[in-house]
Amino acid sequence: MANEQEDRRIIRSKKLIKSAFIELINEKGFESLTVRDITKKADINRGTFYLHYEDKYDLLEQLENEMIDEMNRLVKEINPKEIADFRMQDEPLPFIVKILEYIGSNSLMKFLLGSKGHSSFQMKVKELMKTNVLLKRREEKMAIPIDYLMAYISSAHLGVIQHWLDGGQKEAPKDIAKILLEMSLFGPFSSAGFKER
Amino acid sequence: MANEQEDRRIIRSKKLIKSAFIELINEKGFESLTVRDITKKADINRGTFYLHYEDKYDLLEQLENEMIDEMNRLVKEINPKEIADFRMQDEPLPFIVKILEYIGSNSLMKFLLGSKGHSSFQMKVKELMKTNVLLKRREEKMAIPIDYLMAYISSAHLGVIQHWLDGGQKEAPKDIAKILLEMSLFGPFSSAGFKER
DNA sequence: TAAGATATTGAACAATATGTTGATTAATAA
DNA sequence: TTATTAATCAACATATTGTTCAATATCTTA
Repeated sequence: MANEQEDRRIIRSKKLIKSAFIELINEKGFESLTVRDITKKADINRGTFYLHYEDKYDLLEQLENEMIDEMNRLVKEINPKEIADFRMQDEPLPFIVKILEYIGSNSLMKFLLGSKGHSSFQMKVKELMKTNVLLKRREEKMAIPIDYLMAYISSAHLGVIQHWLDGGQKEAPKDIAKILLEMSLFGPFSSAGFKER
Repeated sequence: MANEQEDRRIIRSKKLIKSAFIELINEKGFESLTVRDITKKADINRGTFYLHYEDKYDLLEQLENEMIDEMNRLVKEINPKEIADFRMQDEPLPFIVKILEYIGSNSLMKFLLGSKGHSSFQMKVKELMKTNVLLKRREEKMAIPIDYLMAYISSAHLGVIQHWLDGGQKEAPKDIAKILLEMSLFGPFSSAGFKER
């Protein structure tokens, strides 16, 4: 009976490929990296690579999607109590903390979010942040289009994360989350004068 | 006597190469683009390309630097009166308007800032924005590190620009500048509680 | 545990891009 | 006009890519 479960050899090969890829991307970057490099480092036949991936772009995309999935999973399993604590004041946004911890512990994420990283992946991360930012209310002046507001916030947050990474993660995720929260409270997202479009 | 002025043939070749490159990058993207493609489109010998550029990465970088220089030039020639008008209220930040107009009229810029664009170029643009954002004062709560503040602002602005481009430049540069200004006024950058580091 | 299924290997292949060279031709500058 | 130098053309070695084949190794499951 055909099983969804993959053959152990496949799992092994993919794991070796991914590990080699992650090691190499931090050494050579993505562009100059070849399939030969990867399979040589992984110590497998080059043909095996093409058995599982179309090319290096396909491999990168699969890894990116796995990381996005993992981040979504992390966010979903946040304890409701944590969110309550946050709303009760002074606790950093638990969503941001989880994301920061994950990013900081994942070298591929760090590379892709960096200045030599991957634009389209950065977009995916921004998208993820957009759907998870908590908006607060306020009554205010001009009606800012909600989509521009979200673009503003998510980019700002990603920018702070990049700056944090560039500086070598000197601060704890919690401290960064506090900074983001602080800026949010005085920022436009604390507004309620939104304009739906 | 050796003149700094370049031979007209060199100027012509470089111009043909750049034009071909800009046309092609919007069709095929940067990665799949080859030197052959470029010289074929430019209708010059492939060897001529290597006479002026190391490879396609070198070409891209030179174009990027030229655009950054041009933006700096645009910003520098802003009339002092315009800035005064801005401070007098209700005029959008002239700096932002100039930048947006330039971006909107330059297809290479639009590509590089887009989701399939070039991370490191986006960093350069952020850097440019950092050095030109006008900070306003306020007295407030927590001391936010100035570098994080700048990272926050410049990324937010770039994110708004990207969103504007993604939407097909429906709004005029002036309107986007107004949105940015509005968000700034209620944002963290209207603060003065900075912490130098 | 044995048998059948299937993933991996190694070698070879054509096709393509790269970066360089040398001789020739054409355009430019003074 | 003439000396300089850029552009061209052809050719080259080198490297990567993506594919195929038969042989081998490993896994699944009955």
